[in-house]
Amino acid sequence: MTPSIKDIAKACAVSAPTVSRALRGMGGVSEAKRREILQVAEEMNYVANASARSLVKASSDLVGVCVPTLFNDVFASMLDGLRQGLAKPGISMVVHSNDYDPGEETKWVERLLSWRPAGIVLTGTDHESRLRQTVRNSGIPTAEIWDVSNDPIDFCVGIDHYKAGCVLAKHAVALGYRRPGFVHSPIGRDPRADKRLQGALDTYRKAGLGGDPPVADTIRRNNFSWGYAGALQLCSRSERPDVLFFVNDHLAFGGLSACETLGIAVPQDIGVIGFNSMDVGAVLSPKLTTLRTPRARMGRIAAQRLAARLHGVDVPRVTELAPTLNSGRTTRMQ
Amino acid sequence: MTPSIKDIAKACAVSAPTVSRALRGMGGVSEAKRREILQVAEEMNYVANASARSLVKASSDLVGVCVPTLFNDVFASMLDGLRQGLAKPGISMVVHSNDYDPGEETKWVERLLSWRPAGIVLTGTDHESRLRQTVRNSGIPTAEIWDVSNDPIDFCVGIDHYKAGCVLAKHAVALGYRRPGFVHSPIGRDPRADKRLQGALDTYRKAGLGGDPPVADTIRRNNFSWGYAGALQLCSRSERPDVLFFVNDHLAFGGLSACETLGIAVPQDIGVIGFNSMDVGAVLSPKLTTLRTPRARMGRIAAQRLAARLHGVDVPRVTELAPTLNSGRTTRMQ
DNA sequence: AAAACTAGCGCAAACGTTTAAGCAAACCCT
DNA sequence: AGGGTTTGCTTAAACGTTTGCGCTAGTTTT
Repeated sequence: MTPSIKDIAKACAVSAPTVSRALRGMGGVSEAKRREILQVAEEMNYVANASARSLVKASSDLVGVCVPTLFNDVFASMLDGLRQGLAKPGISMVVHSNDYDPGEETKWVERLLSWRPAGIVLTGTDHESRLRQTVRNSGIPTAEIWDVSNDPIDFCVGIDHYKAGCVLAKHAVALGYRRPGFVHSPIGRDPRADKRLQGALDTYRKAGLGGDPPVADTIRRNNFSWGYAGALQLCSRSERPDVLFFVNDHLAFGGLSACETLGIAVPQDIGVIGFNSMDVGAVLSPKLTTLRTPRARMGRIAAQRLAARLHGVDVPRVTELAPTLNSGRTTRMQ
Repeated sequence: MTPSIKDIAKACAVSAPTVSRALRGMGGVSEAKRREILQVAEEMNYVANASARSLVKASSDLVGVCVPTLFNDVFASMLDGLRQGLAKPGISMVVHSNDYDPGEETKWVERLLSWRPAGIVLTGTDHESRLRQTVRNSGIPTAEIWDVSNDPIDFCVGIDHYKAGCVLAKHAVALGYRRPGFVHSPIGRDPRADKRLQGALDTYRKAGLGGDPPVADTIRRNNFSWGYAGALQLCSRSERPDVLFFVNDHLAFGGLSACETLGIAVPQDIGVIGFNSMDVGAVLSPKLTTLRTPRARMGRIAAQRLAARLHGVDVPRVTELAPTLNSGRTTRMQ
């Protein structure tokens, strides 16, 4: 049987609360007793029961984290940043991936709440309204990362995806690209991607260019194959785009392959633009034009803010980080 | 105040145990009462307290999972497979990445045990002996995935990495490659990678070839840049290898870039071999020679076995899955 | 009509921990 | 020597569930 605090108490001829205080390093225990208790606990392989502690504290040292997918370095970076920030306070992460399904997110959070977590981390700022209500009512510190909004549930740390789309499109316009095409995830699936698309479309529209740009919104996974297929689809149109925007870098590299196969010269005949600068861009030629996002920082900042909130300290509701434009060899020079 | 079972009991003029039984769908409650109780619970936004339940059950519906890193599709696949398998039983995952540090793994598991998890999932079969003891004594169902051993803590699901190294090396030998070079992670860091290396080295030695092959074991991350650097290092030696083995596909693609930069022809002047067939290989040319591993299946099988163990059903202690050789364009034809 | 059973519920105890309150002995200050 | 404070501990209660047992009223069986 796994020993409890009472077993130690019996062995040391003290009461249970004394053992509890000794183990937690609180005052009210003599040095002699404390050493004895710690040693006996060690010998008995005592492991504290977190459920019992959580029950009386009405809160656990768990933090729930929900990401859309694990097949993406963006979210891996965030989780890693969170881990670093939460390790010191001794907090464990309960993680879930919802495959971009808001309903699944809601269901999971409702299950999560039964653990009375110390904090919650959600991806993005778009959730079912029921979720927003539930989480807000719970009063649990909640971080929304990767996106920003002016009305976060609690606080958010991310980039402005609409602006990001604008930045990339403005760059393309400045380089003389007139007929954009978009290789995109299914509209409605990834709200952040949709905002970036909207930013790019608006930018082209305001410039009086592009007409009604083609959007290949059938991309179901962020990999090379789908990027390849999406590029093929757009390039086979009667009026071929002169610049392709990909929803992320993996797809963009797939697109580059497609252009090579089709014999379309990059960047002369067509420009290729990615998003979310990944390591692959550092070596694979040609160097990709893309937007670098500070995703590891987001995780760390979120963790740090969360830790502050746990201690009752207020944190800024909105933290917007700035991405940086990497102008590469897949778009024309000025 | 978050409502408890007693609040519902009061509102429905019944006792707490009756509410408990009603909510869990057990017998001993009339249909009328049950409906009333469920409705009141809904209205009160009742969320069951998992800690309280775990306390009396002496076990939680949490499963702890430890992987070396999240920056690797291999482990992302496994986590996804696990999630699929554990969703039905309503089990949540507490995940941790230990950055290939066994000591960190041990410490984390010891913290995890305080939650009395329903199961534990560890990566590989190499752990600190203290960890093996602790976990075994706990009696908690434990899966070791990604590697196999004939003495698992509880049960394991994976591939034989030594054999995998042999398979790749035999292939290279058969194709006439005589001077292997290895771009490898630091020896001792990734036990699975080390086993593969050993398999390849032994194969070459048994064939009476290769002498004392060079090993660039300075790779700290599985990305393109490091593969590039490792290939450069090996190719600058006085006696250049005629085939490079990379510890995984990301590195191999970096290596391909390096060869291109150096003007070394692949596969004529040098062969390039990866591991762990990733999607990138499907489109990026040239098609990489690599070993495809069934990592998503591992996660699903592990989850399924774990679920069986939770119901007290015995499962095979060792489940060895078979990888498949993908002979591509980065090695010579027969 | 008595006996046996069943459905539907309540009561009490237990799970392992923390916290508040209390209390005796030892210590300090005048 | 008297009061007050501190140290080191104990006892009792609480956190929200689940579980075993017991009880009553109604239903079925003989």
